[in-house]
Amino acid sequence: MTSLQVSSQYSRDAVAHLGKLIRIARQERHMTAQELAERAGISRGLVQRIEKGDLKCNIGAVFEVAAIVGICLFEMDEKGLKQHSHHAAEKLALLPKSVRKTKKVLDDDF
Amino acid sequence: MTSLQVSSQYSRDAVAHLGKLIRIARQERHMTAQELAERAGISRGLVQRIEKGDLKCNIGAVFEVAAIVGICLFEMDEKGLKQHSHHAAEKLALLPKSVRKTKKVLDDDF
DNA sequence: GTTATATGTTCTATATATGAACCAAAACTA
DNA sequence: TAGTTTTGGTTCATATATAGAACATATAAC
Repeated sequence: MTSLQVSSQYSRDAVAHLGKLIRIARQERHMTAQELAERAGISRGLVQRIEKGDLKCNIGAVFEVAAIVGICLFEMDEKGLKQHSHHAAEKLALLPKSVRKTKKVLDDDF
Repeated sequence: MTSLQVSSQYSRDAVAHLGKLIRIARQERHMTAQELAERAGISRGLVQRIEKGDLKCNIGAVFEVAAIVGICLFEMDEKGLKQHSHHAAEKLALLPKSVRKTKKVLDDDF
């Protein structure tokens, strides 16, 4: 086990960036970390780790905190999110249920 | 303990939506869940939970998987992410270091 | 049709994320 | 200045997320 947990620079930057946005939004709303934690139903320590950009936080807590301070993920409101999600489901329905390799091991080497 | 883990409808929808996007992007790239898992350095089971919209997945894994299949969080490239993050840092520097309640316990009751 | 592969779904062991209770330093207020 | 509050950084106990395997089902290729 002992997962290596290698992560790309991009995803690390993205998580760190989201953390900074959350902290800024929280400060702008004059909310303490404790208040935000209580509203999200999590501990203050977790809020701190989220704002610091800790990769090992559960995404539910991160998104919840972000939503509370007014950060719209996907830049969509709730209704638009549902609609777009429905569209995604339709798109998914058109795709093959499972991915299959062409099985032709080497046919692009000519 | 036993965290209630109450989450808003919005954040649940957002996570579920992101999961669908990941699955669609993966299928479109003809990538199996196993391949995606190996590239992200996680297990296939975790990939499935991410695609299903499980709130209890660590955000590092989710963002890493999303990045691999080409989903740009915040709709920014890596460079723009760094820049915007830097801008966020500047904005943060201007804000007060700590949030303080007005301390007037009840002055809005007249 | 058959075969091979991907996905879905359980289960268990274990690494670890989380909450709680600290303390210390920073920062805001009077 | 002192006094209050927020924040940051520990440590520790424990709930739990994760990996891994094993199996069944579904699906695509042949």
